[in-house]
Amino acid sequence: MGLDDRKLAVLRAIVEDYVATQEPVGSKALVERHQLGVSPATVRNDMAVLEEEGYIRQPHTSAGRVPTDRGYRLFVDRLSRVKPLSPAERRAIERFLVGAVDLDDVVHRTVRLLAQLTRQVAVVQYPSLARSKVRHLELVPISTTRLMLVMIADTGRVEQRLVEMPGPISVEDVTDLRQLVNEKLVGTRLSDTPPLVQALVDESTPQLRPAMATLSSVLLETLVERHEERIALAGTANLTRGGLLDFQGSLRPILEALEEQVVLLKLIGEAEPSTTRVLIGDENEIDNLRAASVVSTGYGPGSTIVGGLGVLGPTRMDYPGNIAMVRAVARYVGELLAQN
Amino acid sequence: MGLDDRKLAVLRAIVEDYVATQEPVGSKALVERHQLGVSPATVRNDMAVLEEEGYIRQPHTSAGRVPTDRGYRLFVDRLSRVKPLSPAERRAIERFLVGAVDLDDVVHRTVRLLAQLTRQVAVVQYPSLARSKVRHLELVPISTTRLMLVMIADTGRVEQRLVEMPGPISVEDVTDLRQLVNEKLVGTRLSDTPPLVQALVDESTPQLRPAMATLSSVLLETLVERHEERIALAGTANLTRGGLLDFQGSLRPILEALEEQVVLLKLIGEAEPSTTRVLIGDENEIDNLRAASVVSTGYGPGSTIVGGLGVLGPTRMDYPGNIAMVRAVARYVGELLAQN
DNA sequence: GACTGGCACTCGACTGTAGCGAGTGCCAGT
DNA sequence: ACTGGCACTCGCTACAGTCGAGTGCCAGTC
Repeated sequence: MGLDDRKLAVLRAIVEDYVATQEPVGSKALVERHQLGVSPATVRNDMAVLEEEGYIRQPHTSAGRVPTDRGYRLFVDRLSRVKPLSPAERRAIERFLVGAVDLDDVVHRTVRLLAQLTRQVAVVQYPSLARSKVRHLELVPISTTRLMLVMIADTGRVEQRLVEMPGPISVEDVTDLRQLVNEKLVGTRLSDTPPLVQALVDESTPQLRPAMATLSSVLLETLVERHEERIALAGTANLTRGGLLDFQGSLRPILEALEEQVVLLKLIGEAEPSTTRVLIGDENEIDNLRAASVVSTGYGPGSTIVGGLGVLGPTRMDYPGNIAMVRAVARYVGELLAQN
Repeated sequence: MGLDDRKLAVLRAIVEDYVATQEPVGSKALVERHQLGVSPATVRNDMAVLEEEGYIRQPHTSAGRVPTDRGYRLFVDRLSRVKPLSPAERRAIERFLVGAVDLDDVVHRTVRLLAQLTRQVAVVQYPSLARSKVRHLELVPISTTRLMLVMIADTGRVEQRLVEMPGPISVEDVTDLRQLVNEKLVGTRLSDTPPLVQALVDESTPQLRPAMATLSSVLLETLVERHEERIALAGTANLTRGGLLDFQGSLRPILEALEEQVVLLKLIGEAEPSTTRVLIGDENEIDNLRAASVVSTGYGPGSTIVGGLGVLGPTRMDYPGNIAMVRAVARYVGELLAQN
């Protein structure tokens, strides 16, 4: 179990070289490219230990070594410093995000920016409704029995939903409904609304009750329970970099996983405050993504978190770089949101 | 230039076999699997002619024949009947689209349905704003100097946009603005609004004019000119079927093209009434998609067209089947929209 | 004149062999 | 504890040989 400093240095060198060249790295090449101060033979001994401990492995008997998921994990946890951004990257981020007019705009720009900076697949979750507060609810009559319910959240998100009324409803009743729901719900966190919505129904006048009942059920069902979470994706073309070496030749499972909102949410939606989460290969719970790594973090105005964002790529990725990018972008987006 | 009936039959057989097996088809196999009533030698002669005319080609000297883009074109134009849907497919379509609560919902279900039925990449354009009429405009105060403009179109589309006002604006003024824009714009086709919007500014009272000016510029800029078009995509994982044989081994250009809204719009947005458009390989104007074919059509309530939808796949695709699916789905979606 | 059977030919795919070389593990020596 | 040396492994490449699907052409037949 003893991994002395040099063995760690060897592991670090292996990871760095392999990430850079995409080829198994041998003992000789290692001593040439890094100043380890020892001979190849010594490195070989160290490698044998590292392999025994499960940090690296040999694709074939007569090949160099390649880091295992466990090796990457150790590298990320103990052997790497977060790489500071270059001024050019910093500028790119600012330039990209300035001039966004809209939440949609912010999210789209962010996801493309991330994809471009990291050259990986980027994923950005829209501010979670559960973590937003209601800013305004609007009811717009579409026909005598149909309303369009529009909810505006303090995070800038706007959700709409068609509501089919049990019977014809007058313009005055709509006005009353609008006023009622706004009075009770504006300013509340969406995750806290269910009891309030229930109360709304109970407190309505008999005349309004049926309408309020359907309205509230729609509110609960769609805005709180269901597809409340939205996600933007970019950079899938980056999966094809590195030929077919990454992902053992088949993009299929990855592309499939990326089409499932639920999966993506699991990946980046469970953000904890001020942590950058790194999932490496097997650590991933989604079978289709066992060959991929994910770097994600939460973002939001100030120190609160309203959503997650991150990148996905081959386990053989530049972790320090990507971690730095993800964090930096998250921070900028947070500032942008705080300005609202 | 003379292509008699048998030569056409041979071409048809080649296309069908190649699409089914993904392998160059030879003369012997052809006569075995289709009742052509002639010997392989005769078929060979016909093939030589077809090759001379550019409808088929040989990957290598000692291989069978493969259709060229031109060959597929002839096949689609003259040699294939649109394949009627199976009852199972018909049922699948109905089942899938029933229960959609929302325009968003309809579009998402549709695009997934198409991807699943055709096993290709599916693309659905949201109802084009330019072809929609304004049903309602809503202005919601966000702060003293900010409004949220929400536009609801008769196609069910809802667009929102933050409007930064030149100065503080009172609730009464907002009410006035709302009433004014609704009076003038509701019921008009969005492509016709620019002059009306201009008129709105001219006719405003001095008090409202500055507010109306910014409001109208936002209206024009974002709703009419800019990102007005939205698109949904599904089934990218289907690109990986057929190994790496399709798309000569690199999905890169395809995936890149699919990330460009503009490109997708070009592909399926230019729908003409009641036509199904088939673009085969080279006919495509987008370089990245020279190896792909696109089947698309317009959809909309009744006989009007509000948007396009279609599928994209390798030139070696089941054209009759895909054409049938695309048409059928478009028709169902049209009916669904008409019910609104 | 259109079709057919036969035949020589081409050329990609596959197989087996051999040599190379990067890389290893081990061991004796410092 | 480290190093140099050495035998060994094994994937990769090149090359030769064989096989067979498929072709083009031609002389013969209906």
